[in-house]
Amino acid sequence: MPKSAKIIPTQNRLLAALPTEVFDRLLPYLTLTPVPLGKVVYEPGAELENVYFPLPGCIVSMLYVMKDGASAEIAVVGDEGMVGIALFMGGGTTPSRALVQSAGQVFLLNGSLLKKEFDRHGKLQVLLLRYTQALITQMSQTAVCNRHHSVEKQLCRWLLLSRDRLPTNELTMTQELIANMLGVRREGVTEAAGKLQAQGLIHYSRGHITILDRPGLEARVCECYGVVKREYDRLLPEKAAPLSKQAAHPSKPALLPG
Amino acid sequence: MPKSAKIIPTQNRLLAALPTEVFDRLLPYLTLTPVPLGKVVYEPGAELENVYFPLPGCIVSMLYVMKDGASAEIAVVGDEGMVGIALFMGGGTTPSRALVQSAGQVFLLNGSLLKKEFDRHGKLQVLLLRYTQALITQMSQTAVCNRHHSVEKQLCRWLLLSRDRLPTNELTMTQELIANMLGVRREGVTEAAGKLQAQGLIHYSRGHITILDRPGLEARVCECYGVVKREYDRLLPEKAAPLSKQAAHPSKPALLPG
DNA sequence: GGAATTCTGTACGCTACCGTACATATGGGT
DNA sequence: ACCCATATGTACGGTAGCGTACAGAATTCC
Repeated sequence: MPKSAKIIPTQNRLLAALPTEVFDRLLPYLTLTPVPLGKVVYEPGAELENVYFPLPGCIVSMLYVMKDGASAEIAVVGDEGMVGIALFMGGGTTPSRALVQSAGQVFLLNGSLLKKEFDRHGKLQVLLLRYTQALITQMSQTAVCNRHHSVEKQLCRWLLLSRDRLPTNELTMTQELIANMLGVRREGVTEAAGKLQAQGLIHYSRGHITILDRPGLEARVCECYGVVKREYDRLLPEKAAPLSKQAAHPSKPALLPG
Repeated sequence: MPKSAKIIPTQNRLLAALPTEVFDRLLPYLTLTPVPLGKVVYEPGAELENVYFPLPGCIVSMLYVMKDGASAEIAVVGDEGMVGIALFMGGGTTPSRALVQSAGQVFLLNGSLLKKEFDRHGKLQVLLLRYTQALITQMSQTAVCNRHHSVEKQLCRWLLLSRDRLPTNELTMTQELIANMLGVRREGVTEAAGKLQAQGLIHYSRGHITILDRPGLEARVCECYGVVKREYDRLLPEKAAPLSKQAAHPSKPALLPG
C-alpha cells in the first residue's frame, strides 16, 4: 500500500486500472492541473505535447470547426478516458479541436513519456486501445445520430453523456455552448430544452442545468445513447471502487465471455 | 526478391508496406477470396473470425443500421486499409455492420494470427494504428458532414471516396444503395444525381455510374472530403509503386512539412 | 417476344430546422 | 441601486429533406 491518501490519480479510471508497476512508473510525471471552461486543450493540426487524464467532473469535448465557423462535436471525454490518442496512434495531430466543456482538473502527462510506456506494450497499451475503440463507437454513433435524430433527442443524449461524467446533476453550460456542440442553432436548443423543462425532466437558468429526472431522459433519448453506453461498459474497466484494490484481483471478471 | 509475379498481396497498400520479414510470415495464411456486392462481412456484435484486406476495386462499407431500419454509413475501406480493426483494438466486436459496396477480391487472414503478429508490436502494429487513426478521421468527418451538408455535397463526397478506391471511373451502384449509405431517401439521391448529371459531372443508368468530370466534383464537394483525403495521405504509406521497391527509399517525403 | 422485376423520375403536402430579428429576463459589477 | 453584459424567449418566412404515391424506363426471366 503506497503513500495513498494523496494519490488521487486513481480518480481517472484509465489510470486506476493500471497495474501498480506501470502506475508507479508514471506517477512522478503526472501533474495535476486545473482547467477552466472553454480552455482549448489542443488545436487542429498542432503536435500534441501532453496528454490529459480528466478527473471526475471534468469533461473535454472534441469538436470540429469548419471554415465557415459551423461546428459539431465528435466525442466527449471524461474521467473514463484520455485526451490525445493521436499521440500513440501515430499521427501526432488531428483535424479536430479539444476544449474543456466542464471545468475541473486533469492529470497531465508528457507525450513522449506516454508513448514510451505505450511502446512497452503492456497493460497501458491494452487499456488505451480498448479505450480508443470505445471512442470510435462514440464517434460512429454521433454520425448516425446527426443523420437521423431530432434536436430534442440529441439534447437528451448529450445531457446523459455529460451526466455520466459528472459527480452531480448540475451542469454549468449555456444553451449557446450546447448549440455549438450539437451543431444546431441556439434557438433550437432553447426550444428543445424548454420542452424537457416543461415535462419536469430538467431545470435550467442562465448557464446552469439541473437534471431532475434521469429515467425520464432515458425514456426520451434515442437508441444512440444506449449503444455507446453499453460499449463503454463492455470495453472499459469498471468504475474503480472507492478504496482502490485494483490489480490485486479483478473482483468480477468483467463482462467478457469465457 | 521472392517468387514475385504471383504475390499480389502487395496490391493491398497495408500489406505492401510491411517489411519482408513480417510479410513472409503472414503470406502463407493470406487467402485470396472474391466477395460479391452486398455480402455481409461481419454483423454487429458478432465476434470476428477473420480480417479482410481489400484489393483495388473492392470496397467495404461500415454501416450502422438502427432498430427502425434506418441506416448510415460510418466509413468505407478499400485497398488502403483493413476491415476488422476491433480485433486488435481489443473489443472483438463492433455495433456496426460491414458489407461489400463494390465487389472484388480480398485477402482474408485469420484473426488470431493477425492478433499474434500485432502483439509482436513491430511494423504491422504501427501501420495498423496509423490506419486506425485515419479511419477515425473519416468517421469524425462523416459525423460533421451529416450534420451540416446537403445531400448533393455528400453525394459528391461519397462518389469521390469511392472513386479513390476504384481502378476506373465506373461504379456499380444503384441510387437505392447510395441512399442507404448516406442515410437519406432514394428520391433525394435521384434528385442530387440528376443535377450532377445535368452538369455533365457524372453519367448514370440503372445501377452504373460513370464519373465524367472529377475536377468538377471536387469543385462541388464540401471540405469534408479534402480533410479526410489529406489525413489519409499523411498517415498512410504512399500508393505502392507498380514494381514494389518500398522500404528501400521513400522516394518522396510525403506531404509532411520540414 | 412478352411479362415481371428492378430501377429511376416526378409530384405534393408536411415537418424540422434554419436565418434573422428583436424582446425579455437574469445576474454580476461598481 | 443601477447599469450592462449575457442568457433565454418568441416569432416568422424560407427551405431542405421526408413520407407517400405512382408513372415511366430499362433489364432479366421465362
